[in-house]
Amino acid sequence: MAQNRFQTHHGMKDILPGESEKWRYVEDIIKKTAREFHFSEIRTPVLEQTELIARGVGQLTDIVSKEMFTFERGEDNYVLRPECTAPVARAFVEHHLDQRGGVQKLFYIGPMFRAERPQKGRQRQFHQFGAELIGSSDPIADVEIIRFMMRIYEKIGLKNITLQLNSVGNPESRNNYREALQNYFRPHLNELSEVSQARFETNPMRILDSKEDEDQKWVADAPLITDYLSEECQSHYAEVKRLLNELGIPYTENPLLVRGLDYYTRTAFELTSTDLGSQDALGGGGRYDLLIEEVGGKPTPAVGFASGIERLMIACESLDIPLGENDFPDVYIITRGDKARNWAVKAIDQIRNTGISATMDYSGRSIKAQMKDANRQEATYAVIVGDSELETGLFTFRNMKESEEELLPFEKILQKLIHA
RNA sequence: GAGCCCAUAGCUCAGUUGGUUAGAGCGCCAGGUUGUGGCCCUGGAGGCCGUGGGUUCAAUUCCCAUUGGGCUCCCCA
Repeated sequence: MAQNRFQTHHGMKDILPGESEKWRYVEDIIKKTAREFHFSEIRTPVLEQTELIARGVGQLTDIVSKEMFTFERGEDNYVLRPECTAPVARAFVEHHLDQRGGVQKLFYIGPMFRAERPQKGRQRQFHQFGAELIGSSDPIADVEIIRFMMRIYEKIGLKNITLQLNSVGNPESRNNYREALQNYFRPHLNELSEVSQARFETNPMRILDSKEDEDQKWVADAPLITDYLSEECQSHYAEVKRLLNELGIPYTENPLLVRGLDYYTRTAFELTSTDLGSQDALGGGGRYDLLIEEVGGKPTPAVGFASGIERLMIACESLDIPLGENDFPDVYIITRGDKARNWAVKAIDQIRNTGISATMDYSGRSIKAQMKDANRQEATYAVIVGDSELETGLFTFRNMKESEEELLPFEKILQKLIHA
């Protein structure tokens, strides 16, 4: 197209009418479900201090090491948030939410930013909803988070989803495991992929979720975290599974599930779908008992999840699951002449004040053109106003679907609309 | 960071042994119906054929580069 046209940045999309209705529908379900689970909304800024994300998410993660949008201004470092758990943890500490007593149950919806190569199911600005339950180490909290997440997908009507579950243990369990992994991989070190070799020292657990073929044969027989969990971690994990069983929430244990963020402890889970293509994760989460302390708070256990809205929509689309309905006006007011337009400008408010949606022509076009417009917008009713209507006080009230119309006083029309 | 594919009207796409005014369907606007939509008919607007360069008498068509888009690997939402 023309060369100097402005356009969105790479990997960022406009959500236009036709699409935006779906977003509203999905967001309504999320907010409604949050009320049912009694989670309160938290809205944090899109910009955070770079150091918060680096510390919270972890220096060695892909997100921090290569995917952050950052910039400086004066003395300050800014980053477009790549995820929302660290920001929520920051807000929790900054505003002393622990002083409000009990646990904090928070949910959020909003844009996140990662500087990756866009592809199907991956954009540079994407949208997540998620929840954090801060202040409890009880397995019930883990399960509460999982079922909150699952309940939303259930309401949307999404099938073909799998909940994968694992426990990555506490630091003690993980240190033991880390050692065992290094001992296991050390003899094969130069047979591993380049990435895995790099991770051998820094984070050997990440070797486990490598998809490189040369790694797979060694990963297959690697020691499992499950065998290195401390007693407390084991019983915590067992209780999470017991509760899920009791609630009839199906899951698949995956001892190789590690997740790419550093803050997870104990419970880790991921929700995948076969209807997504190569980016198959709908959402994921887990327990992060050390994060609050890491960002400057008192030691506080917490658990949460995050889900991608775009991916949810892609999965729904490939399953032909409708996401809400189009937004049609109830009434379209058609006018002829300046007096009629003047009348309509006032009358339309009376209609709207009853909660009925109403629109009209804004460019003084012919009745025919206005009818076409009403039809195109799929208005349920049309009210036609001209000089004769203004004189008699009887207005043409047309049912667009039935193609029937009658002459009625405006009050009567209002009544009909309200009871339609 | 690496690989593959694509680029003509608002949308979906035709369009070569390179040839003069670049097409269709849908959509949009208007008329047929001077106060009435959906069907039908007629007309109209809308493209420097992504950009730059090269080959040629001649390039939307061939070559190169570049930009943008899509998909894939890695990893994640």
